[in-house]
Amino acid sequence: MGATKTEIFTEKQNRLAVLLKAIAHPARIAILQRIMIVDTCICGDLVGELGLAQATISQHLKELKNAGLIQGTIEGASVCYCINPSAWELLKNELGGFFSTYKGPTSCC
Amino acid sequence: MGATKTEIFTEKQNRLAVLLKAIAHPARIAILQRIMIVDTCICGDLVGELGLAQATISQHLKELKNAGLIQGTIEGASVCYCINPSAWELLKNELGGFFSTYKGPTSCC
DNA sequence: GCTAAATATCGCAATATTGCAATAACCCAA
DNA sequence: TTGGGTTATTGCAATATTGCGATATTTAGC
Repeated sequence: MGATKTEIFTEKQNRLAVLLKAIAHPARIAILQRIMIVDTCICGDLVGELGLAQATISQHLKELKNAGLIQGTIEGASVCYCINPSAWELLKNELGGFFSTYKGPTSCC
Repeated sequence: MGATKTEIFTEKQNRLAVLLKAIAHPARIAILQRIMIVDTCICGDLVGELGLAQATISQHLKELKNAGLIQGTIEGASVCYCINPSAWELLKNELGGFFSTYKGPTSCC
């Protein structure tokens, strides 16, 4: 006990939960926003822009990469991170389906 | 150390992270889906349908309620839970804005 | 080779989350 | 008011997450 019981839920539910958990942190939200806005790829400029240590930023980037949401290509001494278009589209669509399941308020509440 | 440094980020980033964290668990995804599909409100039927203990379900419902995503009204001996329309709309819109910041793949990656 | 700069990884401490049994609180009916 | 059903809370153990200093690793340039 203490770990999520993934075996109880569907593949789809678990996958969506993993992707959402990757986004559900203000630092990772900020990182993703930065990557999206600066349409040319950025590297470790994040360390200067957010107020977090280099090791912490690197770990957040790793988690985003593990979730498949971003990809990094080595660019000389630094690494260039950017959005993974297919994963981004996938999450966007899954979320769209999830939210559109709700058909407005019902009578009882 | 060990706690999220919320003071570094904007109000908006923190709020979005809190809402996403509330959804980023397969059990809570399943609960929300159930509440949305059964358009008449359900109560503790969840305990029978998901394979989790009653205490665990109650706690997940509490977290969703704390995040403001659902609301519960007492209906005799049981409690009727349903989506909070305004919070749902708010999260949907914030997420829409977040995802639409991405303008497609760039040249470098 | 060596050095400097950029990232990644390791190891640790602090905190948060998950899940459940046990128990409490609550409501309705008889 | 007593009993049975429903939900909430408490207390605990197991695990996960967050953040950072220290240390590797990698690369470019010399």
